[in-house]
Amino acid sequence: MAAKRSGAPSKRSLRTRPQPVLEPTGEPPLSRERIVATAVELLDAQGLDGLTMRGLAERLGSGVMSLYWHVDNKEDVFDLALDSVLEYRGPPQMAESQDWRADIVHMLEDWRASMLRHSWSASLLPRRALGSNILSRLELLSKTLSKAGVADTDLNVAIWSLWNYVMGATITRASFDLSDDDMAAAQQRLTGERYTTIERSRLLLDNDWDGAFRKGLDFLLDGLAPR
Amino acid sequence: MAAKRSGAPSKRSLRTRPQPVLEPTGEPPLSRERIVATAVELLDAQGLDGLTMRGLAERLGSGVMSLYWHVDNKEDVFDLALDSVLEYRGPPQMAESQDWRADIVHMLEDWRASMLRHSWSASLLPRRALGSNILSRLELLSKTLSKAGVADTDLNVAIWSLWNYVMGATITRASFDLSDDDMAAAQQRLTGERYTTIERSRLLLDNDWDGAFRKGLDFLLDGLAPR
DNA sequence: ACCTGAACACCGTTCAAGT
DNA sequence: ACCTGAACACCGTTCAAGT
Repeated sequence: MAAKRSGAPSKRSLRTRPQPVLEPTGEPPLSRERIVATAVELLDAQGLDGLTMRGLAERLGSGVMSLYWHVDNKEDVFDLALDSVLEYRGPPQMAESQDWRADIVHMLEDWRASMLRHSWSASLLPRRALGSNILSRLELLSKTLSKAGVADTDLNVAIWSLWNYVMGATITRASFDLSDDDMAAAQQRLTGERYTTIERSRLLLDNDWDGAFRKGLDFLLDGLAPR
Repeated sequence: MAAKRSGAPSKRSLRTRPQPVLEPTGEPPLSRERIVATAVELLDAQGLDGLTMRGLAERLGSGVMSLYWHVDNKEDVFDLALDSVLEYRGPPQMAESQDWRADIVHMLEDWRASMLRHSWSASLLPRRALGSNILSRLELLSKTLSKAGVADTDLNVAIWSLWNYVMGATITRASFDLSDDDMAAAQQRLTGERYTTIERSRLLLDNDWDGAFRKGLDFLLDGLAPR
């Protein structure tokens, strides 16, 4: 699945070389790491559309085209920023755990929380190649589901179901979150006879996102691996 | 939830007026409807990034700025194109149905199919205001879940869980679908010792998307409304 | 090995004007 | 009521060049 980025090596040599003398007063030299870190800052502050190569260069105190020596193009910046945000340290004492279900819930809530910390990341993830950090998360999820008793033949379906649920929930939350006022306005517009049921249940005003995520996840896990 | 677009009336008068004489040989006059229909064509052909106001105008045989009399801005075009693609006619004989679960599956599969017919639409939906067609779908879903025995207190959680699942599945499918070759390449890269489990289960090569969607949906429905 | 500015081919939208 | 072109303030990236 996915993988828009080929494995082709970048122009940059992969070997390290003797550091040139640092000027202690000026900006540190450009590097892939600095570019990625700054891109994440910019994305956090301005959103997906707010990241421009020109803006990024300005923030780094360099010329625009200098970036292109460290990075293939803007898509490359997106890929690197995305993967950098998806690192996972794992649950406290994974190895000895016996409560597989709690482990799974922990993993998925951490995954969701990581993406919500960077609201642009969720909607980017399905569009890009799967980086190593997200693959590690899927690998761990897979191992844990297996231990939890999900049959091998159901494993891929289980993983993709959880993926779908987490991604849908997180993309939605990160997108809708932008304006509570608008949610109220939308709920307002439901008044009348066309949307009686969802008006009565106050569907668009229900803003316990964390609780709803957890409850829906429990329902799904009940279906996947009945206790 | 959502609603970036205010209810403010557009510049365009809402009343109809006597038709000017049509030139049978030339293009029909510009109209909101023509603009939206052409935008959908363009989006289908070129994707989200492929829609430009200039390209749209050219395809309509008009000047770029002529569009702005019928439409507020580019975001408006997205909103209108999105809603136009989400119409729902309803299941064959909804009124007399007794099989609520089958009705729900039908509704959600139709929703997904509508979005997959226009691969740009799924990723756009969570980012935009909820239009009348998607609200109608949610209203019908809500009514049906109620009849299926979902408690009122669980109703919103059930709706959002299904929303999350459908949106996650459809966005993912529409995005990953772009290249089967790349999926194979990604699976290839799993070789080694880091991703043993998902490599063995061939997670990234499992391309029975329709079947996986249906199976996962069944699991979720089992959790939501046990038979 | 690393960085740069000029230039190209694009964008969405404002504005003042035409019919 | 409807349409228009010129202009503005942007984009990402190629290229040929600098150190």
